[in-house]
Amino acid sequence: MDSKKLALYEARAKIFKAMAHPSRLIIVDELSHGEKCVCELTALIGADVSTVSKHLALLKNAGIVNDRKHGNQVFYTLRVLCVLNFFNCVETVLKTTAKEQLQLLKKV
Amino acid sequence: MDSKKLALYEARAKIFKAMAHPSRLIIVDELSHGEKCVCELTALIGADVSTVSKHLALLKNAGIVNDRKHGNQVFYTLRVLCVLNFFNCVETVLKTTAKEQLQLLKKV
DNA sequence: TGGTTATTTGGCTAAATTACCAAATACTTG
DNA sequence: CAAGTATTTGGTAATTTAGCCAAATAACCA
Repeated sequence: MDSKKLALYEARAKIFKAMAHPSRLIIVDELSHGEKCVCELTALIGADVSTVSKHLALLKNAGIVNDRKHGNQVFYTLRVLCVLNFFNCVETVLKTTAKEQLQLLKKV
Repeated sequence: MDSKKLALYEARAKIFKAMAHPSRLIIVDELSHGEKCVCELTALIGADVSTVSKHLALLKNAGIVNDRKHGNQVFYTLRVLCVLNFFNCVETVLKTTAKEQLQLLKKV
């Protein structure tokens, strides 16, 4: 594994890392319905504004969202829509596990 | 955000977390070519066997890989193939960022 | 300008993650 | 059974992440 390839995997991992938190997944999900300001997302998540702001900064740094300042407020949008496809597969993983556990229980 | 919904987002986040490490992405990528034993994956990654074993345990716990013991060795396979689709979108994010930076440089 | 609202940043603490080594386990083979 | 190989598990130290509060910025409005 040369360092060039490793760097590529690190860049990829950074994007997964950005998605790897419940609050940030809630944000991505919410932004799929359109642009939202920090205040709306904060209300939805129910954490401190500063915490939500840091989650947003992280998503932005990973290239997943864009921000736009309008007067007092900052509005965030999804920058790359395909991240929404992630959810389908994640659901598949969860369902596969659930089915497997059901099978195990049937054998009891 | 009720606790039921939050639990779902946490379950999803767990899967992203499992993918959020370069070594684990290398593993997933390698397993797309078929079953591999711990020793092969360890050689590929170049970390301590115990470290790789823990990465594999984490992937298994997230429901992304399966393991199968054969004699002395343990072979791992992808359990849910759609995780490979993740890579396409991750590439899109990286390319979008690269293009944007190119645009910024052109303006200089 | 002075006060108010929205957002970000800095600082700190607690919790989670990662890596390695050493030891335990499991299986094979002589 | 003893020795050897493959893998997992336990323990520990270093690093990263997450959350909150307080303070700094930025933009609005009276």
